[in-house]
Amino acid sequence: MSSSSSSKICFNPDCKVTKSECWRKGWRLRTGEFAELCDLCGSAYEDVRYCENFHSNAPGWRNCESCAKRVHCGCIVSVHTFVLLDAGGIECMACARKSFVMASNQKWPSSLFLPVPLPERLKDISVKSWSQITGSNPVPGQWRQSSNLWNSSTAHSELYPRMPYEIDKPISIDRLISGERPSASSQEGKRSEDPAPSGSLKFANGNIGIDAITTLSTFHREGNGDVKQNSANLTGENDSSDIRKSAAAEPGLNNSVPGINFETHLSPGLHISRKQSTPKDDSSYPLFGPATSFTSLNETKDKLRVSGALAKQQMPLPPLAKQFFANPNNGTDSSGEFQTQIRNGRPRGEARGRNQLLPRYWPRITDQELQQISGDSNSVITPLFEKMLSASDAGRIGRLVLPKKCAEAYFPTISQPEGLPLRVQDARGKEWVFQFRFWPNNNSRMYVLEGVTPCIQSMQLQAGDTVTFSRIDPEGKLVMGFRKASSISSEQDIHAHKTGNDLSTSGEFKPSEAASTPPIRSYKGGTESTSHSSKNQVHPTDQIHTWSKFDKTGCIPKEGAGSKTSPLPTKRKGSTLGSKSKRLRIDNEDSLELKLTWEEAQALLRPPPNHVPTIVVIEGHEFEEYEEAPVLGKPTIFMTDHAGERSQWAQCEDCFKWRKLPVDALLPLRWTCSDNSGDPKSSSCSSAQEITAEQLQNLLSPNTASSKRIKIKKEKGIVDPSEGLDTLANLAILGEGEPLSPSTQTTTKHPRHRPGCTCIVCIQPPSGKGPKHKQTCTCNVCLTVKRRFRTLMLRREKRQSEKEAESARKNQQPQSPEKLGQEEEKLENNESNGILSEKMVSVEGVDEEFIRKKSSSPFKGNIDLNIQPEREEEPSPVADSGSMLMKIQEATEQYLKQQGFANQTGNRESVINQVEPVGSTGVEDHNGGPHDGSCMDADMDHNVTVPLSMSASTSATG
DNA sequence: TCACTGCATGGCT
DNA sequence: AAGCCATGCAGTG
Repeated sequence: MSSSSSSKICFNPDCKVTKSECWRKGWRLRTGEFAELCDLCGSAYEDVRYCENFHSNAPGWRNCESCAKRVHCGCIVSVHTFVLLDAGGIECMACARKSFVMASNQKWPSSLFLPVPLPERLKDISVKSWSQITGSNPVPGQWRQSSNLWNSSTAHSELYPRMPYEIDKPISIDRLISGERPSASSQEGKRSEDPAPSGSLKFANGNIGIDAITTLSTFHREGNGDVKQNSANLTGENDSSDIRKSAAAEPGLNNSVPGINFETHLSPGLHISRKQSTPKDDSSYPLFGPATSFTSLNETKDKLRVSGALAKQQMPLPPLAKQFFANPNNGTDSSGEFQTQIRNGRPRGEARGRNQLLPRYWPRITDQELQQISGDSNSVITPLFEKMLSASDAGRIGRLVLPKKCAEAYFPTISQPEGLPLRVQDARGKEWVFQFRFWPNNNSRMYVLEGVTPCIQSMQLQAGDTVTFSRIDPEGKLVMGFRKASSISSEQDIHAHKTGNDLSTSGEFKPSEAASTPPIRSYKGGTESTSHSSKNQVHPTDQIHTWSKFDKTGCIPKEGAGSKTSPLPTKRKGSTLGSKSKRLRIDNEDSLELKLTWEEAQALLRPPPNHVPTIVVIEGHEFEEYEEAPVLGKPTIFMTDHAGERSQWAQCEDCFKWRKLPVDALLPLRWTCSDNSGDPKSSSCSSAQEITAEQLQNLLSPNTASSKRIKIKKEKGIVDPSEGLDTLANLAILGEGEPLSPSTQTTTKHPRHRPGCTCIVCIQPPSGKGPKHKQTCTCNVCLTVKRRFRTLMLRREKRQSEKEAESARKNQQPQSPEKLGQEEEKLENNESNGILSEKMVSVEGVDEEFIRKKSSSPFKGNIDLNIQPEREEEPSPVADSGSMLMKIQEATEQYLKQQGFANQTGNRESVINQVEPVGSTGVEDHNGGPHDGSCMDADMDHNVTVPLSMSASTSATG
């Protein structure tokens, strides 16, 4: 709740103090952040005195219809404090709470389940646009008050952004709801007696139906557990009748939810979820202003547009409230588990404490996506949740683990582990049927969708990509969309970027684009997809696809750019990219920084300044090795003119003009003309560019693909972490088995390499892939590899022995890892200070088997950036890979021991590491880390790991 | 031997 | 500390 900072300023414009003992979070801004208030203002806000204190003279004050208390209704702060009454007027939260009784008994549309078809009549349910509902209401933002029922009582959850429509931990709900919902698992035995079907449960879960939220209809539970609408719809003063009409027209609704057309309420839900993203400065009602869009739109498509415009901002959307599905067959359809579920409405999850979806499950769907889903219909899309695919999800097993709360909130209730077949429409309008089921798990449940493989493949999804679940109304269909984690070089991304979709969500529901972006993942011929499980077989339904071809394994063959885009095996990638990855705990955002291609990394790396390299000769080529980590520099272009004079060109970050620089200039990442002090005539962005467009074209064409891409990515802010890992891995991999024909390779892998350079770096294919070397290979590369491994091992052993000696000295207390790290640091420093001259130690037998061993190490090819962070002190561009160095060292040691090398090392003291730890020799870090981390599994065809340092490769003189 | 299924485990939130 | 959930793995066909 509070935080300390010296540079804060109270968000309250009437206060704006900069010093506060305690900073408090206020209301949520449209940016998703919270207004930061000084202690005083924050307290006022939390005590619902903010408006009283600061807006007393502002318009919008009204009196509670019940208690006559004066309530402000005219600002973002006040939206928490009142509800609108159907009959007009407002009610303060206290009163509203008193009159509030939870809704209940939501039924699922049978259309979701096989074999019950979607009743036509369902389609007759009118869907009122929010504008219709609220358009005449003079008070803006009326649809969001209901959340105040909970918000105000809980002073805003820290867990979730406090949007007015969101439901904080429903303390009051718990009280209000009769028939508290025990946990699912604990209720297994008494499901059938449970009087409160899913609707109420969901409500109790805090996944308050948008319906309830937006309309704030009040209900009372009748003796039979059903709920009746108790008071007027609060969303508008003249809309409830429409709703009722709709409901009345749908007899199926009457049994359980009299007078409530859930469908009708869903569309507001969508808009609610979008509304939050309204630009901050467009209204005096920042979040929920009169919503020009809202009040002016009468069609659902318009609503979608509205949503989209807001969605573009990529605000994390809060969990949409529990979606209430009208059950058109209620009371008439007695077939299938659906009815059973309805009758036996089992409690869904615990009502308290965990009643909201984790933010990572919040749907983030853009208008484009919504539009794609809705197509030309008047469907109303309600984003439900999303999930980043884990390796397991995207794997061949075909089981998509559903977040429990999501499953319980948005999917039909299931009482048996076998669950239900669930009809889901994909982004292209094709329908799939998954088995929605659960496994008992630790007195809980684990929900899964089974049989998703074909669908996931059809969407060309991988681990790390995100699937979104939405509901399309009035049909009540579940729609499964997707969002690619990355789509490098794809038009999708570019398009997404152009449309401001920073998260590259355009992968969703863009069949045409998908079709037009073959580089991402293209299908190859293969056997037609066949479901693995008869039980959970996916049945693309009739209209449904002839989905492309999958190979038998269910893996989408990758080729061309596709493989480049996703160089890692799905599983591995998933392991590293999954939101919950335990192997690589690195935020996507962080990992983005790693996203460089091999070439890009080459282009970016600069030898550390003021460091003299150690020259290593491999296959007749000299490489510079530096004791310090390389630095990340701005990618530049080297050019040799007709006179043979070399020059370096860089593009200003500000004006994008290209400037000529000395060949040896090292530029910071963000280099601008003003940094070009050495050349007064081009040290200003206003100066003309020295190079013509044509020249520039020539300059760029051969060698700047990476630069261009970098720029694109930079603009987009999107990079593919996997590619970065791959790149880093590739830095360490030299496939020498293949004839390293310089003529067939681009030979300017590094700006410091001359065209035609045949050094081991330049001849390395960017992919790092190449034929394997034989174990007995004695080429220089292999020898070097072996040598390096040998030194790795030696160093490790030396460390170990030193540690042992140290611990023997102080065998009083075991050393903490930090201590050990310090010791290692010391050692490394010593080593780097003096003993790095010994370079050549021959070790035999390190080969691909070693790599395999490494890859099967506990790290499983993933980068755990949390490992020994204290070791990563040097500001290295790839410092994060340091921990992996340790891993590789450990693995090396292990392997060598297994291979009997441990006893052959001898002469340890004389062979001091060429492999330096992070920060000591940036060089080696780049090798060990990523190699071990990301590519071992992915690039098993690399059999030779040449620990050529990154700086060596970047600074090799060729 | 392989694919699939269901459950168990344990890291992590 | 509870429990979610990613993943492993044994059992089965």
